[in-house]
Amino acid sequence: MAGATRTPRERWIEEGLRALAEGGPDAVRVEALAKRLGVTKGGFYGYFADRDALLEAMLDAWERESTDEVFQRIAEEGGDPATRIRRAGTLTFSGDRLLPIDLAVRDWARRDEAVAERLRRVDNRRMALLREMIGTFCSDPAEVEARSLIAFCVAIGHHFLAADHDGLTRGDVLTRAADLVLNPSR
Amino acid sequence: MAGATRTPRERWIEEGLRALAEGGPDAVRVEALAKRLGVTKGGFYGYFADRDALLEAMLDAWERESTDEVFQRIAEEGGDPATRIRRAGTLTFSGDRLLPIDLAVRDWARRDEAVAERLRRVDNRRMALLREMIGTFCSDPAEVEARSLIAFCVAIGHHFLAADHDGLTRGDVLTRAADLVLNPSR
DNA sequence: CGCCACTTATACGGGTGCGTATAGATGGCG
DNA sequence: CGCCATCTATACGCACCCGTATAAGTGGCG
Repeated sequence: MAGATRTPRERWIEEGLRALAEGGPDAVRVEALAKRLGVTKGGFYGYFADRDALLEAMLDAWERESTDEVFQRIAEEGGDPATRIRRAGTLTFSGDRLLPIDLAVRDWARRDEAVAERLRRVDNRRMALLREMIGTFCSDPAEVEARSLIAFCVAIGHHFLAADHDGLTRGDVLTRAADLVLNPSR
Repeated sequence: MAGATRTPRERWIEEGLRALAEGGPDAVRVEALAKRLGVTKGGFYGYFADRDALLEAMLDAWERESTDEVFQRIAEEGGDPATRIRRAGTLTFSGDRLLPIDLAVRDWARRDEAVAERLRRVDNRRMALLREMIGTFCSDPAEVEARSLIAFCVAIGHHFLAADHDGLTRGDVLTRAADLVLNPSR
C-alpha cells in the first residue's frame, strides 16, 4: 500500500521503548511493533539484524537520553544543591516518558548482565551528582554515601511500593522524606 | 515412564514461582514448568483450569508466605524495635527464595491491577510494622511515616540500583543508611 | 491377584512470533 | 519519461505454547 511513508530506524526504536515501558522486554515483538507503526515487519530487517539488535539500539538510545541530555539540562539551569537534586530527579523520574522505561530497564537488568552493565554506568553518573550535591552540606564521606543511596533508593523504590499512608498522600510523605535526607540539620 | 511419582499441585506452584523469580510472569509457561519437573503438561490441567489459575495460586502462596509466616516468626522471636525491623527485613528480603519473587511481583504489579491490589495488602502490613517500630522512638506521625517509607524504599530499592560506592561495599553503605533512618538521635 | 481411580504420555488444532525470500510499489534522479 | 535504489507487502518454514482429547501406565485396595 505504502512505500511513500518511510519508517526510519528511529521510529522502530521509539516504538520499542514504548513497548518496553508498557510490558517489559518480552513485550518488544517485531510484529507487534510493526502493527502499531501501521506497517508490516518487512522493512524491519533492513535496519536491524534481528530482534536483539533492536534491543541493543533501544538501550543505546535510553542510555544517552537519560544521562547526557538530562545532565546537560541540569548544567544549563542553575539553583542551589537541593534544588538541583530535585530537578535531576524530576527530569529523570517524572516525565511520563523516561520513568517507565527506567523502571523496566531496572527489572530487566536483574536478569541480563549486559543490561545491568549499562544500568551501572547510568546509575554511577547519577550517584556522582547526588554525592556532589549532598557533599555541600555534609562532610563525612560515609554519610554522604549513605544519604545519596537513600535518596536514590527512595526516588526509584517508591514506584515499586503499593502501601497507603493513612490520610497522607504519597507526595506528602515523599516531601517529608526529602527533608529528612537532604537537610543538613536533620 | 512414571505414574509412581506424583506431581502434586504444590510442585507446580513452586516451580511456577521459581520461573517467576527468574524470568517474570512471561516466563511462567506450562510446558516449560513440566519439562523442569520431568513430566509433560498432561497432569497440569487436572489441578488448574488454565495458566491464569496457576498464576493466581502462585500469588496466593506468595502472599501467605510473605506475610503470615514472616509475621509469625517475628512475633515468636523478640528483640528491641530496630532489631525486629531488621529481622523482618532479613526474613523477607534476604533469603534467596522470597526476595526474587518479591521483586518480580513488584514489577508485575506495575502492569496488572489485580497483582497491584495484592501487593498493596502485603505492603500495608509491612508498613504497619515499620510504623509501630519507628513510633517507639519518634512521636511526630508525619516523620514516622516518612522514616517508614524511606526504610521500605531502601530495603526494596537498593536491589534495583546498580551503582558502585567508591571503595565501600553496598552492605557498608546500607548499614550506615539504616543508622540514619532508624536512629532517634539522627 | 485383579480391578479401579488417578496420574501421566501422546497427539492434535489453533495461535503467535521469528527470520528469510521474493515480488511489488514508490520516489528521486538522470 | 524511465530507470534504480529503497522501502514495503506477502508468503513460507520453523519453533514455541496453550488447551483438549484420548490412550496407557501406575499404585492402592478389595
